[in-house]
Amino acid sequence: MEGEVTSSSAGGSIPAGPRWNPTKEQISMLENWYKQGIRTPTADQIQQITARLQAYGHIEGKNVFYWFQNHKARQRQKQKQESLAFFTRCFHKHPNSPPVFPPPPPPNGWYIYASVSFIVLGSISGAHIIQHKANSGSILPTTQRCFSKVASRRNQNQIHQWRCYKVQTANNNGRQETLSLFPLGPTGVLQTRASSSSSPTSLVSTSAVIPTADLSSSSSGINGDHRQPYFDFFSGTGY
Amino acid sequence: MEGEVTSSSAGGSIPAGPRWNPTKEQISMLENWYKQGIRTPTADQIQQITARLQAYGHIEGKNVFYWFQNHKARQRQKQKQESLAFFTRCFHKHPNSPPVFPPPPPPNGWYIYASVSFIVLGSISGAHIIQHKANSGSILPTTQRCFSKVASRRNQNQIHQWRCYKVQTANNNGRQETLSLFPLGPTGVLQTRASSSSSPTSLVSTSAVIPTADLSSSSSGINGDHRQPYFDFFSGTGY
DNA sequence: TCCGTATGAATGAACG
DNA sequence: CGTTCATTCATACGGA
Repeated sequence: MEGEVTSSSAGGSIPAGPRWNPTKEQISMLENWYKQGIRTPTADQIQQITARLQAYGHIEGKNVFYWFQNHKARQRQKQKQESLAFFTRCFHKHPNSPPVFPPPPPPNGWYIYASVSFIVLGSISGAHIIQHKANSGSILPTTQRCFSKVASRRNQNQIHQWRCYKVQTANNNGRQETLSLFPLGPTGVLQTRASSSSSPTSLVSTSAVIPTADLSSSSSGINGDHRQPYFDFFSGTGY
Repeated sequence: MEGEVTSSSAGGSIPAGPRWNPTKEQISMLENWYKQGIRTPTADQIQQITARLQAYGHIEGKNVFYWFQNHKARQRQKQKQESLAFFTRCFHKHPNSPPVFPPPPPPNGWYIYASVSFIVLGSISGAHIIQHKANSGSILPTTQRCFSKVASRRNQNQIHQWRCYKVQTANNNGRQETLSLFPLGPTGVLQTRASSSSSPTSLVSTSAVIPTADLSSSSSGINGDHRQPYFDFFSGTGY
């Protein structure tokens, strides 16, 4: 009853076009709207948009719906990858390339390199915090990272969030203190609905946030010229 | 402490079965039940259903639960889109195709083109009413339709409903009286539970209804060629 | 012609 | 219950 979509079989009259194939103009306009901040258009918006796009070729509401759905999701996932790659790079000893972070001027204490990720155009997602123990003059790739996925209690395996742990290195006993979750607030860019993102326990402001722009840009030119600043949450200084 | 749940740390992985992948038979049977009128099965029903479906493959109660939830929701949403599209189309100036409604032979007054939509397979949804100002001309089915979008207060921009206003025509001054909301009743097809849809004040019969069939068909085939100018219901302008 | 990637479509699973 | 997210399936497309 429902899956008429593929009705290939007998007909032959192509009841339902195989699949929408957006024209250049349509994509262009869609991206435009997306840039304007539209993420999950309401039924009306979908109609409006659909109507406008029909001027450039056949298109239905569902196409618009799916487009935004997919675009947002993929944007998000791309972002995730980028930031992940970013961090990976940060804490990876690249044989040939210099560390992303400047050779930390570390005395002896904890340094926290924090960077926000997933600031997906106005909606929060989360932040990552990575920690490193400074040892002597340089960062140890012997990372003391501390990521830990945390499944929300509600249902079996719900959404995960990253929890950061403080990890002792050198002279410690392996004890770890939990650092609070570190979520972000919306960037406010055309953000209509304040991102729901459950209010976390202790919320660290986004003050020290490294804007998405930097992250994303870093993705392409990461290695070259970009120097990502870091921010020390404790001392309140960065560089 | 808590993150352990999903990650079975030690041994194998298989944190949580990937996700239920319904077999053809299961889907078929579920759709069948759905067609029988089942929408939100009770705990018992879910068990019964689950039990039966287990004969065709692994399945849990929650799967059944989710299935109905999703199916119903998507059915409804699809319907919404279609009808919305329908109306949008109605008031679109089709370059090549005649308007759905007879060429508004507008005199000067308000014309109301009313049509019910969402008769979704036995469940109500609402009615649409569209409004047009007549300028000069002849008539239309004496009807004076008038549309007015009504966004439910619940959430910012949730579902909208159309409110119908009684509109004077010919010898009127353009005055309008509000007509009560115009919801529909279930078509009665295997309808188990009278559609919840808030009990409206005065219920107008579906007499003038345009069958769902028409609506859906319109989505793909209504206009041979596609090219539809956009119409802004609010500003009253299109392009 | 085969393959990898981009992306349209669908849908299970949840969230608020 | 409506909305949103994460995955997955399927197909269009471009390069080799």
